[in-house]
Amino acid sequence: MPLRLYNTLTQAAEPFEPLVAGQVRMYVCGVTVYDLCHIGHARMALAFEVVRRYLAYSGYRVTLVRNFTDLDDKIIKRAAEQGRSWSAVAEEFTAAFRQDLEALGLAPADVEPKATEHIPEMVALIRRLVERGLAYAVDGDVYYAVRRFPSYGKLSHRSPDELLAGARIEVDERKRDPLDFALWKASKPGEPAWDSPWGRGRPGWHIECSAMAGKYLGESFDIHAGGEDLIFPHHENEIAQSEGATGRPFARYWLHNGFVTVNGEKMSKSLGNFVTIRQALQRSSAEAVKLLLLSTNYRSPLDYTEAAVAEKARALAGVQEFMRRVEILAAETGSPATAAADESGGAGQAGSRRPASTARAGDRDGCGVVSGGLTASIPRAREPAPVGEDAFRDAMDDDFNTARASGVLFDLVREGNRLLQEARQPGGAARCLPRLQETASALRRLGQVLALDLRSGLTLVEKLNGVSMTRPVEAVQAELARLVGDRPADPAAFQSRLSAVLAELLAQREAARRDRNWAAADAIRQSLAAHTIRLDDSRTATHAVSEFAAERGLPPVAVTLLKS
RNA sequence: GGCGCGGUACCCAAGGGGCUAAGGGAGAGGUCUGCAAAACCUUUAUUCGGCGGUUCGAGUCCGCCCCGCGCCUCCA
Repeated sequence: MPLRLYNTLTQAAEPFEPLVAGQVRMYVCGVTVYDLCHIGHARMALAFEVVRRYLAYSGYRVTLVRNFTDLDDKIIKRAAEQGRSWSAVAEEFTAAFRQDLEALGLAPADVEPKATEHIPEMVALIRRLVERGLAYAVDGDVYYAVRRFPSYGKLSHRSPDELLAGARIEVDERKRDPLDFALWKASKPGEPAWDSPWGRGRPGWHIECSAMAGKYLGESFDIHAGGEDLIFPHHENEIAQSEGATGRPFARYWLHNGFVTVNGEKMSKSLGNFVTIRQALQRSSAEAVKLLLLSTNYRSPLDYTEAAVAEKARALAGVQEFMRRVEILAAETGSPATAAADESGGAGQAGSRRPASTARAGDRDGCGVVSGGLTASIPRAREPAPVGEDAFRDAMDDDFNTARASGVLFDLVREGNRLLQEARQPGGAARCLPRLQETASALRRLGQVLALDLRSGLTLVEKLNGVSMTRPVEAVQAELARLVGDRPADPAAFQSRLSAVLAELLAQREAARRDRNWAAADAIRQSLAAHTIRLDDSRTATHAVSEFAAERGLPPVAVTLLKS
C-alpha cells in the first residue's frame, strides 16, 4: 500500500508522489523566538520529524528546512520590556529551542534558516511582486494586492468575500483592500531596519517563508507543514506570494498539526496552563512525552495532562522491561550482545548529532537544492518486511497513523513476552533467543522511525558465578547508600562501583536463600528497593535492575547473578 | 455569522459500509513464585452522543438534534 497523506489543500488523503523520484523536499514553519517553547511546539516538531523519518525509512532522501522567525513584533516588544536588544532576545530563545529539541531527542533540520539572514532574498521577492502588479507601495510600506491573485483562499477554503464577512480587520485607509497584507513595513524609530527600494524598513511576517523555502527547496517542492493556526493567514499568504512571484505551484502537500490543550483548555499565559518543554521534561521522561504526543493522530487535538504522561511512562516501562529481559537472557546464555550492537544508535542520539546552520547547509545537488543529511542514520524498510513490520507500515502509510503504529509495537512486546516464558523451559533460552533478539531489534528500529528511543536503558549487565563475601552486609549497604546519594561526577566509575556492590549483596542474599534464611534474603531485597533497585528472581539467576528516576542523573545499572 | 473538527468501555484511543469493535492505562479473577516483582491467560462496549433515513448489511454514508472544541486577530 502506498503512502497516503491528508492534504489541507484538497481536504483529502492523497497518494504521496514526490516531484523528483526518490527525493522529498519539505519545509516546516518553525517558531518565533520570543519566549520558551511549549509542548505545542514540541508536538509540531515531533509530528514532522516523524514524517521526515518515515519518509527516510521508506527510502526517500529527505531534505527538511525549518525556519526561525527571529524578527517580529513580539520579539521587539519583549526586548523593550527587558531593556535588551531584539537580537539578544532572538538568540537566547533560538538557542533554547535547539536545547529543548535535543533534550527531546529530536534531530535538527537539515537547514534552519533565520529570517534576518535573508532580507535581500525577501526584498528581491517583493520587488518581483511589485513588478508583476501584485503588490503596491504606499508611504514606505508595501502591500500585497490580494484581489489580484485569483486563487486567494484556496488553502483555507474561503473566498476573499467570505473572509471579509466575519473578519475583525482594522481599517487602514492606505490599503486598497482590507484583506491586503504587508510585505514590507517602514520601521519606526528604534526598530530594526534595513535599506530597501521603498525606504528603510523591515519585512512583513509571511514573506520570510516564501523567500527561504524558495531559496533552499526551489520554486516548487513537496511538503509544507506547520501548526493548523498557520493555515490562515500565514500559509495562504505564502501561496499568494510564492505562486504570484513565480507563476508556478508552490508546495504540493500541505500538512497541519492539531493543537495541544492542557486540562482541556488551549494553552495560554492568562489561564496559567502554559506548559513549556522544559517543565514537561522535568516531570517526565522525553520518551513518555513523545509517546503521548504520538498516541493520537497528529491532526487531532490532544490533551496534555500529567496523568496522561504518567500513563505513557507506565506503558513504556513495559517495553523497556522486555528489552532488559532480552539483554539479560543473552548475558545469561553467554550469547554475544548482538542486541546492543545491531544499530548505530537510538533516536535519542539523533539530537546531539550536530547543530544545523545555514552556513553549513549540506550538499547541493544540480538544481541548487540542499539535500538531507540525517536521512542516512535512519533505518530503512527491509524487504520482505519482517514479521510485524508490515502492520507498522500499513499504519504509517495511512497518513502517519502513529497511534496504530505504536499499537503494533505493543503487540510485538506481548509476543516477545510470550517467547520469554517459553525461554524459561529447559533448553528454551537457546531456542528462543534469536527470535527474541529479532523482536527487540525490530522494536528499536521501528521506535527510531517514531523518534522513540526504545533501548533498554541498560548500559551494563554484569554476570557473576560466585562472589567472595569479605565484609558484613551492613557495610555493603552503607556503601550503596553513599553511592546513590549524589549525582556521580564520573558515571562510568559509578557504574562499575555500584555493580560491584550489587554483586556482593546479591551473593549474600543468594547464600541466605540457600540456607532458607528468608528474613535475611528479604531484608536485602528491601534495602535495595529503598534505593529503587529492583530484584528479580528467575529459575537460573537473580537480576538487580536500577530504576533511578530520570531527574536524579544516575546512570542505569543491571547485575545478573547466575546460580551455580 | 462563515469555515472546520470531534463525541467509541472506568480513562486515553484506533477503526470511516460486511471476518470475533486495535492498542495503552486502570480494575477483577487465575497461572508462575519461599516471598516479591514482572510477565502471561481470562475478564470489563451484543455496542460506538440522540432520533430518523439510505442499504441485503451502518461507529462507518445522509438528514436533523444535543454536547464539546478550533479557526476567521499574534499564535505550533
